[in-house]
Amino acid sequence: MTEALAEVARRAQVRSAVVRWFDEAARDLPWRAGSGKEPTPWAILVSEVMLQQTPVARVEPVWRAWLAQWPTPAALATAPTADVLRAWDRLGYPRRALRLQECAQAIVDRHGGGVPDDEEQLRALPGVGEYTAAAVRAFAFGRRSVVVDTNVRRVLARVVSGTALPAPSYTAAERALAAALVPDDAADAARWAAASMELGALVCTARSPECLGCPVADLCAWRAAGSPPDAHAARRRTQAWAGTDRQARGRVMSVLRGAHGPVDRALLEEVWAGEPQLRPGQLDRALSGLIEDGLAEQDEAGRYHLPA
DNA sequence: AAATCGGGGTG
DNA sequence: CACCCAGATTT
Repeated sequence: MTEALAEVARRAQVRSAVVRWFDEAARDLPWRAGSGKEPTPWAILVSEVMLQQTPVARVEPVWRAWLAQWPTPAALATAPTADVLRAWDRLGYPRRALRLQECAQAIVDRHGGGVPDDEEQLRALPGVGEYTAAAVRAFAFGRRSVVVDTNVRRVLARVVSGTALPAPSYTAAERALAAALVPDDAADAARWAAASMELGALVCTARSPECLGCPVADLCAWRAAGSPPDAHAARRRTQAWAGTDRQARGRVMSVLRGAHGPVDRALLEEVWAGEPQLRPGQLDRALSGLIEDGLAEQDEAGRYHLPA
């Protein structure tokens, strides 16, 4: 029993130390409350979708231009999809742009144009999963929620569990641990969410954590264990990029974005000829896949273009 | 649980 | 050149 109580006290210390650090060290990100102009819930939702697997630095300029052009769900809902995909530019995973527009349409249809604060309703929106729903509730509405992104997973893995990195896939045990750490008070919970993410992004980083500047270094189970290496290192292997179908799709999309009208297949074949790592067969797979996904269309003349 | 889906900055 | 980034969706 006393051991369990000691752990409870230790976790409370972790939370307060991280939040105090955050008060000093937080980045001034434009989608955060208190950074000048107050972001709307929609602006925050847009930032969360853009930040799915895409670093802050690359999102920021696109987010600004995006909200200047489409400040509300209603505005995005009626925009030409080709414009939406061009504005998405090279953030990657362009299906997210498609879903974000569908999300805007759903918000207009189901919620009168306002972002809902209910978890079920948020998760029912296209492109909104467990993380994004929790983040929007916390950051846009100040609601208590369990916000677990890649940063939080890593911070908890180190500080609490004592491992270098979390397991490759998100486990129920991790979710339970994260939930147990969330403060009872809603405002405290939202602050903890932002602070724990920020610690992972700035200090407790994947590559070379700066433990010297860490507010919880003396409470960290991983440090206490001597900072052992990642146990799953052998199983992690990033997908190759050069010559993959993924690169092929991306290349086609970049051509369609750059062309302000339908594109002849001959033009795409020229591009292919100029990039030896792309095999001829990949062009057809990329085109049919993109059409399948609603990211491209073909006109009567057989030319390709972004969806209207 | 595993596969798929971009793209670029960085050590 | 491998690794990582405020994940979601489908199989």
